[in-house]
Amino acid sequence: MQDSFEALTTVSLVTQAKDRILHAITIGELLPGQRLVEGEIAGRLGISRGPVREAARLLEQRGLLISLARRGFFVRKFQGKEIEDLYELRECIEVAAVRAAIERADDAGLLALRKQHGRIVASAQRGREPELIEAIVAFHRSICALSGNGRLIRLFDEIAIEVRQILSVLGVADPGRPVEVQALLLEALAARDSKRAAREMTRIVRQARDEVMEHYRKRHSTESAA
Amino acid sequence: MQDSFEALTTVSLVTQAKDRILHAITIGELLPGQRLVEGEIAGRLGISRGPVREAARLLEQRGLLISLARRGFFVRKFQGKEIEDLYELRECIEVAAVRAAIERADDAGLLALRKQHGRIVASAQRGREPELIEAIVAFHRSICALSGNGRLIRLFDEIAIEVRQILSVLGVADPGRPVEVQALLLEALAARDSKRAAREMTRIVRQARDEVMEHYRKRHSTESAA
DNA sequence: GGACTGCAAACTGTTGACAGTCAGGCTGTA
DNA sequence: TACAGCCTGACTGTCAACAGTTTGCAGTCC
Repeated sequence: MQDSFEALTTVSLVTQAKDRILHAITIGELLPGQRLVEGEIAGRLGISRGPVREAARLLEQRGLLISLARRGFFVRKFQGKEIEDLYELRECIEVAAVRAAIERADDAGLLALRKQHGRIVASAQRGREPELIEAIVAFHRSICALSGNGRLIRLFDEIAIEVRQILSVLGVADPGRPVEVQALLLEALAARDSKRAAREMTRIVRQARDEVMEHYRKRHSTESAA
Repeated sequence: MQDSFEALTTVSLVTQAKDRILHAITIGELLPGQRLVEGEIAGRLGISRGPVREAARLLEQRGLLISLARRGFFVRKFQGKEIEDLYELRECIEVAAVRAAIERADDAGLLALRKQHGRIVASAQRGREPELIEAIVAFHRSICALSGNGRLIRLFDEIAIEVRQILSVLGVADPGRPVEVQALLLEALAARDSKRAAREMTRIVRQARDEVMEHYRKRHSTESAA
């Protein structure tokens, strides 16, 4: 049932530019350290530099770009320490989210998680990596959403973008053996066992971190040798 | 020892404009719901609208401003739920920080906290409210800093700005009886008792939240009556 | 008197232009 | 050949202007 007169929307050029740049960063088309030439991007998008600059400023505040005076915007490079910090933050957010979810979510919400998990399993079986990653992210995001705390969700989304960027740059295809470990988390959630769920979540995030860090170290050692 | 030739810095107009707007929001000069007229601010700062817009975008990403299409930027209004969400986030950040600090910080770092706490006590005795709030924020920030996680610090800073804004708008002068409760936290930190410190931190944040929420409800009931 | 239309001022979204800065190649010199 | 200085093209930071939209107000009709 479409409302013939539902509100018109126009997406501002700033928003569109932001989404495009974000996408390019997420999929690794723009690599860490790479310079963003305002004029070139504006030209490719068919707009002027103003909106591009504003979009870049948004991403600067998110920490995805850094701006060097009179030299413009660059895609942020991350070092091992920053990846670890990010995962520590993620752990603290997601553990809080899972606790809150157990405390506040209704059964329907928890049931919906089962569906999400099914999608993870299906993607894993089909062996389609990008789909798998998206399914995992969606699963974790749903947990945050069940916390009912909009702030946690927003923060999770920011973190997820950075995680995806890191995975794509490092070429990590399979972050953790998710099917089994997330099944344990799911069980704890269904049982509304807060302590166990928190423990499982901690384990998941740390395992993901360790795996990513291993990739990072491997990559880093070969690069510094080259 | 000043280096005669330390690097020159020029603060971009964007940064300066951002700081000014931020300050105005923090001290409550710009009130929630108020519109930001680009031209007016640009005129007062003696610059053009471009940098003002970029500064506003930065603050939009932080959640302090919201932009409505073709209507410009407005200072965000917060509702009770959002305040509670914010404090829940703050709790989860600061508890993680205090745990990490105990795990990683050296004795010198923990000792420095004692000094910070002294400043809180002094401010409280002198009865200077804004100074007291700043001292408390500084104390909590130091704990985040001791976690060694840059991510947590950045996030704390963002949260602190919003907390200050809320306190100033609601006219909350004395968030918690800080001298005593923070002394307990300090003790637990000195003893490197992670569990106790986490418990005390939780208590502090929740108490602050409850107090702020009470102010909010009082304010809200009188306003809706008026 | 109340609701609706039409108008004018104010403001945003976007653009194009200009001045100043940066980076790299080139030239001349020792 | 090595190096210092110059020069040029490219790019950023900032501004002023224009088109289109919103908002408040005056006028008009029922």
